[in-house]
Amino acid sequence: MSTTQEDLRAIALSEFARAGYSATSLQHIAELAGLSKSSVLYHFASKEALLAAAIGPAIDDMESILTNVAVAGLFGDNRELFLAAFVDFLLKYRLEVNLFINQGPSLVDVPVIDRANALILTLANFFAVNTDSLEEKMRFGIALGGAAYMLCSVQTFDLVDDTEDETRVALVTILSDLLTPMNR
Amino acid sequence: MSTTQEDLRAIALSEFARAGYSATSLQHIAELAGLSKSSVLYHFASKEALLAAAIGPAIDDMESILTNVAVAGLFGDNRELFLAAFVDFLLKYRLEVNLFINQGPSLVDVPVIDRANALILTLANFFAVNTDSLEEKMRFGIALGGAAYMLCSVQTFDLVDDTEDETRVALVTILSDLLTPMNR
DNA sequence: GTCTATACTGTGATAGAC
DNA sequence: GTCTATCACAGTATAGAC
Repeated sequence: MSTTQEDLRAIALSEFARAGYSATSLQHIAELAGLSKSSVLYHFASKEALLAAAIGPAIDDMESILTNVAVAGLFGDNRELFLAAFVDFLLKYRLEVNLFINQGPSLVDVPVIDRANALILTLANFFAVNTDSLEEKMRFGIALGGAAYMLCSVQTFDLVDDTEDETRVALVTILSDLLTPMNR
Repeated sequence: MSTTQEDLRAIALSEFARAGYSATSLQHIAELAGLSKSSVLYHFASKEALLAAAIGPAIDDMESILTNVAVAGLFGDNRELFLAAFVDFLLKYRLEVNLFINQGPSLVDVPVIDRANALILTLANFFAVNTDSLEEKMRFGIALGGAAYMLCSVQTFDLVDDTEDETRVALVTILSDLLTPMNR
């Protein structure tokens, strides 16, 4: 069964990611849900609360992934485990990641987005701390940012449907390649 | 000398990229320029016209880069030339690229954005045509998308200031690495 | 070329009936 | 839990004075 709350959350997530948070009106969300604006605001106190509900679960999961990294580190087998978890995360939360990477910077003052930004900073530091080389840092940025961007945001290469397993494997391979020079 | 038009274009570009097109009001742009809303609309007939003026030059340049690719191809030295031009493009039009990659999909109905989307599709096809391998395609996507994303959109790794030359060299190296397997 | 004043629409949000 | 009615406000855009 799907509750009205869950429906609204899904609709809002989809529209926020597709058209943008500020370009999506409560009116439009209400229409898609077959409700009135007021009914939407009964379930979620504000538009911001709807945004928080939309991306909250993804942020929670990312937080637990990074907690693992903080405990286990990023070397050897642990890096492979992290990459697998990271790729799974991207595939599971495509809309949320899309919303965040595209609109995160412009939604700085929203609390739930700030949490996410802090997590990204944490992740960046895990990698940056291991090298002083500009090229290495850029390699990490391109790898993780590029993977997230291509997988969650770009429809140009429509690689993803039907071949999710293949996508997953290929992505882990590429990221592993890109990040391996760290140990040279 | 800087004309009022140029000022407005620069302010609009910066705000559209930072806060988002739909989140940026003409009122705000007018305030930053020290003008009234109406004066802004005297120089640019509409908000959309301002957007078109903001990213138009970048689109023109990208178009000429891709025309070169169409003529010269992407193999051997030509690929190096393309990568150098691409990286220079990203560095020159950081705000425009930021605006486009983050908000392009949500501004589909705006004519000037459609032109840009068509160009990206062209670029994707240049690479996609050379391989059937999913992994290869993803490699290209991550390389070009990741480079654009990291360089123009991410402030997390603040690699860019003061070291633009180093950034340029490192970026070409990484992209060359990532795209080389095409010839294996 | 810039302004004030205005028109019109749409926004997020609240109050209160059912 | 959903609705209608309403609010206060911000949005783009136009008209016309200077």
